[in-house]
Amino acid sequence: MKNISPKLITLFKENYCAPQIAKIAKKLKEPSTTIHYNIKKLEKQGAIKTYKAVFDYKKIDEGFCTFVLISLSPDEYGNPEKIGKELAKHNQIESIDICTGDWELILKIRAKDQDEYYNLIKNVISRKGVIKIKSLTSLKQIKTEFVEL
Amino acid sequence: MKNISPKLITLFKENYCAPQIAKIAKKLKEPSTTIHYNIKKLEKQGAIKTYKAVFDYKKIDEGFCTFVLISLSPDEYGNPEKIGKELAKHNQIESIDICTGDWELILKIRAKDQDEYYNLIKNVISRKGVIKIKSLTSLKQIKTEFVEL
DNA sequence: ATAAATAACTGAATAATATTCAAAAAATAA
DNA sequence: TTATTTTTTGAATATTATTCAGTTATTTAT
Repeated sequence: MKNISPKLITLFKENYCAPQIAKIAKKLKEPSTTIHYNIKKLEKQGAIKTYKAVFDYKKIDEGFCTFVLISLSPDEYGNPEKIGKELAKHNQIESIDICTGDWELILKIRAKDQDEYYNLIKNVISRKGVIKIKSLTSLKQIKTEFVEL
Repeated sequence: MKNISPKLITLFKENYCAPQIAKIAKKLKEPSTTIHYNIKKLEKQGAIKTYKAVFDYKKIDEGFCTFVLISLSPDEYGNPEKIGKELAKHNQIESIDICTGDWELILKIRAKDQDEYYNLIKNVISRKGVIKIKSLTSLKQIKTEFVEL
């Protein structure tokens, strides 16, 4: 057994998908070459970043989902991007936003379980510059990435 | 001019994409039929929900991104799913989670600008059962949907 | 208003890719 | 061990994406 599924999941998280031009052409009742032309235009403009898969995360061992609100210390306050970009490297972090309001950073994290989540908080999130953390664990996901579950 | 782009964006937000089997086969150095088989298995299991595009949202007139934290009144408290599912209908709402902690619901919203966002809050989010709302506007998105921007 | 230049659209031909099928190999259950 | 199910795979076929060249539409410049 080659156990290809985990590799596929890794690839599909951000890539290795493509538009279905023929299906779109049928749906919109336009020539497929016209659809092709318009899609390429969106890609060249950078409006489309990539094509990817959306998962039922419970079924791929990423069922523990949490929002993490972070306050930064005054010395890191002016440079949240640096911390954000370092955190972005971790593949358990779905999204990172620099925000207004009571917290400078909002993360959405997908871990296997509470243990994995705890390790991430301990080893990655809690670091120099992070002075306050508030966690909101998702009990049920109704919609993700514009997709209803 | 047929103005096909907005239609493409709508379709790509949740659908009309497909895996690139040949590319994956090359990358993983496996026969494409084996890749095909394994992908179909993930789809049948429901592990893969769909294939979609990820956008540079500023470039598709959805540059105003906000997290909305919602508290529910005691009478709606026991049934956040009902409200959540109604909200899910709106295509400006990227994600909806039912959470533990100080807020029962967390929404991620993508609107064109502050005006459109305000109308959404006024007409859709503020409703019977919602007693407290806290908004955190994203100033900069470092990572979305597992994709670094 | 007209001409020139650019952008958008499209059919036909080709290249690339996904899918089906049947057979073999591997893993699992009895 | 044997039987059953799952996974892998090559060859053939069906489907789809891409290229290209010509047309039409739109925008810009005169």
